[in-house]
Amino acid sequence: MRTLYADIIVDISHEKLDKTFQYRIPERLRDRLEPGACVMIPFGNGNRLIKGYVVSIGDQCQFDPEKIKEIAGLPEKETGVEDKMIALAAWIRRNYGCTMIQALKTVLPAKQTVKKLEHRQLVRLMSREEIVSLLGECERKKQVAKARLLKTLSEQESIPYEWVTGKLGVSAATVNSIVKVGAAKLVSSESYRNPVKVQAGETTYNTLSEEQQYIITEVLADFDAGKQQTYLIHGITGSGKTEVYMQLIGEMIKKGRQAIVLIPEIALTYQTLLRFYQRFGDRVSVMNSTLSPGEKYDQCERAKAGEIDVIIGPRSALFTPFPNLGLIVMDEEQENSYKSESTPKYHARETAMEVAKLYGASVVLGSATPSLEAYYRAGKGEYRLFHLTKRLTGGELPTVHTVDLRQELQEGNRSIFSRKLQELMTDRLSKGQQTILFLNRRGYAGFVSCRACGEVMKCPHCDVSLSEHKGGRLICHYCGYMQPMPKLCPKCGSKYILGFKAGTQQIEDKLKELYPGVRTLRMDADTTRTKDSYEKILSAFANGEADVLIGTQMIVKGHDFPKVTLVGILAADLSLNASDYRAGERTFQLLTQAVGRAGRGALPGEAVIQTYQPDHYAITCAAAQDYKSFYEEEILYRELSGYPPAAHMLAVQIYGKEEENVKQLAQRLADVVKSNMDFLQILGPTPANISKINDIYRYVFYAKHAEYDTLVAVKDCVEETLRQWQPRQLSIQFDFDPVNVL
DNA sequence: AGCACGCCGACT
DNA sequence: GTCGGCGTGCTC
Repeated sequence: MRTLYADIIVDISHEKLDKTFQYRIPERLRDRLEPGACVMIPFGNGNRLIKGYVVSIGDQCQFDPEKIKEIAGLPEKETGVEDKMIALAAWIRRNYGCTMIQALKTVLPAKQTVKKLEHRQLVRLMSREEIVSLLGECERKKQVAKARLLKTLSEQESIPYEWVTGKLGVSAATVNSIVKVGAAKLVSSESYRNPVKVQAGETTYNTLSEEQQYIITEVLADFDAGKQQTYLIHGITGSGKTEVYMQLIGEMIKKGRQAIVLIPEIALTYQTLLRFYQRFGDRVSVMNSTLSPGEKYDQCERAKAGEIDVIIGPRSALFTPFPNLGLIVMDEEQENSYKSESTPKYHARETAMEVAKLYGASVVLGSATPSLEAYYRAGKGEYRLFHLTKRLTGGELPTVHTVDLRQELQEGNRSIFSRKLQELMTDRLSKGQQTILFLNRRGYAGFVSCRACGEVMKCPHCDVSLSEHKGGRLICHYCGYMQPMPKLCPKCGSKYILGFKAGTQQIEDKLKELYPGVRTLRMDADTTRTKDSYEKILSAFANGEADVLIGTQMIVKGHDFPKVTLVGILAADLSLNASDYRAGERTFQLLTQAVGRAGRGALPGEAVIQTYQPDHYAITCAAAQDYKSFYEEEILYRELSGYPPAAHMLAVQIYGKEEENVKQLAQRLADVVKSNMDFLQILGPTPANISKINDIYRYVFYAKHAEYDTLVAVKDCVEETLRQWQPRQLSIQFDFDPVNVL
């Protein structure tokens, strides 16, 4: 039998040790170790025993065999939070396909970025006089480093550790000698920074509706009976989901458990935060992408130390190391940002369920327009479904008018605003009420094409169209490539080369032509470049500083504008034409949300949906605000064509610099999978949707099957094949139930 | 992070 | 020569 070796990551938080070390696996542990296992290993010159995690196992010895040591054994007892996170990393590795290191890094965040914060301090123990006398002694002995340190210590009570090693240039050895003498001690800093400062205001306990109360009672009853499961709350906008979350969280805290609240990246608004702060005070903390790594680390430490009970954040907040987690809330469950876009491409919904399983916690999903996945699972009894059907704020749902743009054109209206929309806008402007214009377009903003031959300007490094920016420059949004706007078409030489303009800028211009003096605000990727411009625009609009807000996707999320009584959706089917099986679902969700923006206050609202396909079910159902009918149509299509959630899909992406190599490897891998599992449906391989980024070619093939675990087996098969072939200069990524597919 | 090794000034 | 502090670099 051949000797096995394990790659182990050492459990010490330091940059220098952020790599793996290889150890021999002793006979007696042979069958008991797998990636993710925690082991004790002899480390360093003194062979002191430290904790490490197995990252991978193999029979190749990649190090001087003389020097390789043997794993000492397993740790005494499983220790707390850390082990749960390691188990989670192992689960992520298995189910989403990545290396153990990648999994560990997603799960144990900010481990190597400790250096920035005042983590440890050197605190003086003796009086100033004693220090000074010690200092004199050192000077006599010419102990310069020690003297430098003592001098500083005589001047101030404590020194941050980075000062000691950085500015003062004193090594750890010297610090230790001072500690040994008893002149000072090392103390871990206890002051954490709290990213948001709000005083807990008056606690307003809203009275709950019957529907709300029912959910809370049921979830808690299940929890107390030891039944921790997943719940889906389907609640229309304004039906009080947040209040349900808060009540549940409050009850969990009373039981000594903690809660994680997941929100889509973009929806982390000050308004939402404020509600939580007012309710739970400084027991709440926020995790978000604008926090520095140091601040993120602080949040984890605070959670571990039991100083907070609730954390609010995007999908990565799932990995907050609470000692006794009881509840995970996932608001706007259908949002795409819950799926990670980098390896491991995990989905927060499934991962939340796994986290909950590890802790014995409950999961509550909430949405006004649940994802097909969630509703499907609820239908199969995997989730328990609740409904919130009554709007608490403001009364009626808005009246919706659907306008057929083909007919509009036939009858001679060439404007981007239909006559109905113009009529209603004129009315709102005269009444001083506000309007939102929603442009439903994704991605392909402002591409430039030749009117004569149809050539589209593309990035020479990536397979995407360049977009036109101010000052006549063309920019690639993937790699940052930039070129001036060509004067002549590079293909046919025609001078009729123009940007295809359907951006918010154009709409604003047209609107100002139609209504001179109208006050407008624009919100899209261009106007929200800077950190808080998003908040600024929204609050300016909420304060009535403009009559019309024009924007893309981002304006339909979660903000309440009581004075908005009209929503215009300019081209509802733009997103319907995306060549993606989720196009219908996405369109329905966006339209439903957009329509829901109208009439949130006391005044009734109206919405106009302009479309070329007024009969498409995504549009008719959104107009009727009828989720159930939409779901039934859509799930039928998914079942017929074998798309998620009716079946599962795995995208295997192959990357490399040489197109031919990439293509061949993709083909060979697909063939291996096909011959090993002939019952599988394999699509491709084909060049990926965007077939080239930064001169790296990408090919992809898809495997489809009803059972998720079968696809995990496909992944394992591909990984195993790669281990045998060892292809150079090529890399592979897995994407389970991908969000963007052709 | 912690430990040894080797350099360099000071002192018997 | 030897002793001891102090920085440097390595840890499978």
